[in-house]
Amino acid sequence: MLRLRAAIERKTIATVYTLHPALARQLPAASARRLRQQKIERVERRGKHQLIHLQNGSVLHAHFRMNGDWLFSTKKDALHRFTRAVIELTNDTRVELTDSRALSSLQFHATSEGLLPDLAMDANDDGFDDTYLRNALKNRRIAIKPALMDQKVVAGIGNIYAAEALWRARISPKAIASAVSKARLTRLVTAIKAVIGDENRPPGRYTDNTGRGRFEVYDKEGESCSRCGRDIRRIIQAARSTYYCSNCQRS
DNA sequence: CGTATCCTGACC
DNA sequence: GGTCAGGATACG
Repeated sequence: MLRLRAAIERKTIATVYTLHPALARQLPAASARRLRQQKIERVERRGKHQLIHLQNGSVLHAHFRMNGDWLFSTKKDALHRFTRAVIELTNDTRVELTDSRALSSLQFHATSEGLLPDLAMDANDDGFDDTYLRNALKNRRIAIKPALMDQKVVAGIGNIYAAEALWRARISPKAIASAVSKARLTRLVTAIKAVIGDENRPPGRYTDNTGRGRFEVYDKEGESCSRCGRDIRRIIQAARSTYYCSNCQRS
């Protein structure tokens, strides 16, 4: 995101094109053409959404879903195997949207009106604190983990970060959201900010240099909790895997 | 609330 | 050759 901003803000788009039918459906050639010669005024992040604002008021809206990422290259480089869409600037910069599963979205909007769904405050926002979270959860009689993933409660937290933050805060993913104590929510907010702040990590998104996952609980079913040594469990919540330590994460 | 859909690499 | 994972959306 910051890299994207540095690479493209105040630059001019030469061309945008897609390389996969799923992306072509989102951004038809006729829409992509409307981006040509547009100057990029600013890149905005809202939760997991990225909005590339053009000089004429139109917007290129990107969302990575699970596997998407930007890859920065130059026009002479070969395209990456999983490149699904390409943004080329009038300088030598090329930005590739890579996504092995092609579930990312990239859409053109003629104006910035009503292109985003209802989103709560960003987890990154300074205003995101225990008071905010307590209020956002007060009527949510569902488990805390799916509640945290609800972008109308707080924006920017997905399956992995929700599990990791709950582990750090020692809160059971099954705890009823509205019933979690203020003290625990204070811990949770700190944990969320820490987990999200870890984001400046190189190599892969889900693996470190050794190819191992670098999470405490995510995708670690059967492994030992680094805090207490007990086995990490996997359950399904809202049709998503939840990983947690049933010993040190309590309701 | 629950479940299906999209898409494909990775793994069995 | 089959199954699974995942965010957002849509629907029962």
